[in-house]
Amino acid sequence: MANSPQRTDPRVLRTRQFLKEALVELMEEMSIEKITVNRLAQRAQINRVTFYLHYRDIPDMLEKMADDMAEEVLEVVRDDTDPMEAAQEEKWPMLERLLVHIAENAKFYKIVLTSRKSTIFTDRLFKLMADIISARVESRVTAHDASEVTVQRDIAVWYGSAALIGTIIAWLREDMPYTPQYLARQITSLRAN
Amino acid sequence: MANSPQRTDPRVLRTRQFLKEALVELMEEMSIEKITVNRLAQRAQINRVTFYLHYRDIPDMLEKMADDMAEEVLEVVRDDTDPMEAAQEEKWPMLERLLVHIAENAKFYKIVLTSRKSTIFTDRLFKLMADIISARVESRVTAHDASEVTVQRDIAVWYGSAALIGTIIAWLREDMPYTPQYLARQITSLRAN
DNA sequence: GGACTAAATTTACAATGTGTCGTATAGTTT
DNA sequence: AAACTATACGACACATTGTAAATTTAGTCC
Repeated sequence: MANSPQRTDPRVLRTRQFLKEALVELMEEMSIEKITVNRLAQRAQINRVTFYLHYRDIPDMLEKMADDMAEEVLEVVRDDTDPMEAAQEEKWPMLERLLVHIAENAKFYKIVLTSRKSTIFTDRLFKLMADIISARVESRVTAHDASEVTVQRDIAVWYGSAALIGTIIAWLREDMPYTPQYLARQITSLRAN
Repeated sequence: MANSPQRTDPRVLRTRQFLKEALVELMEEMSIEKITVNRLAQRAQINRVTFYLHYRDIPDMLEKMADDMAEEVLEVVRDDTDPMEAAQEEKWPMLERLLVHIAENAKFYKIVLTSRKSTIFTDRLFKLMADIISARVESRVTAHDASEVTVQRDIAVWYGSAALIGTIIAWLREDMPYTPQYLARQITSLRAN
């Protein structure tokens, strides 16, 4: 959970742990705008004032939790093999490690990644696109004339990372109907272009 | 802007229009959790109590605005040509129409789609993935052995729609460095698998 | 174990926000 | 012009926020 080396006092760790657990609990029960410092402190069994000793406000706390998450993911994902070699295997083991890690902590990831805040607009668009793409995939006749347009690097990166994260989120929303291994293989073959 | 047929009173329309404009303005200036009914009414030049005559609270208002947006997008995107034929053209004109529409209303879409709420976690993951994919794309040696794994339909839909929306959001965040037409071509060639 | 230090609690307070009353005023419809 | 209805206004009880003491509790260090 990534503590600065100076932060050794068990009271601090305990309090923050309580707060984090309480926040995740509340995020499961209600949308984030309904979560108040009052409720949070009450659920965490700590005094309301104590909260302010650790975080400026709830958005600040969310940010720090996201930092911790990113640190952990980076640890899991950190590749020992260098990218040149990795690219040549079709397996992409990193992806599988990532999905396994998320599956192991599915409760946490599902809550924080699918929490309804103001992803409203994005969500709506996502649903629209899903319908449309679904219809398109349906009627695909493999019209491959391979015009081979050169693809802008940054566009490919936008496309690939959005696809990856969106797929993971959708997978979590559906309570992981596939194994991480299977999903990793599927994604790999989708992004084979 | 989607008014129920019964809603003809110009006062109602005016008030709602003021509220919507004020909300978008405030979303541009501050993160959503800082927007209060007080501030909103003040900015919209209406009485605070009047707000409650139209919406239950701010999340409710956001939801209704998202409904309106979805309706508009659907209008723009609605395809006259049937999907069977459309799939055979490599153009996918719908995508270009969508991007043009978004570009025309870029101010609105940029604000509502990139507003920092609690997309914190998703955003962090997005950045991580972008780095990783970037590195991978960098060192790609076109290791195509075309193992041709069958792809689950729903996974492909998740993947495709997330990629599309994420790309659009990233494009907006960067203030649209490419024309809608160019981006549409790029995306089409990316999702050519 | 005892002294020192840091964290947490407790109580209090002003400021702001929420949601809901009547009632008055203005604009709309027929 | 009369009937209708949305909006404005003032007021209310209540919750939340952020901060500031003073005090208690718990952990650290020797």
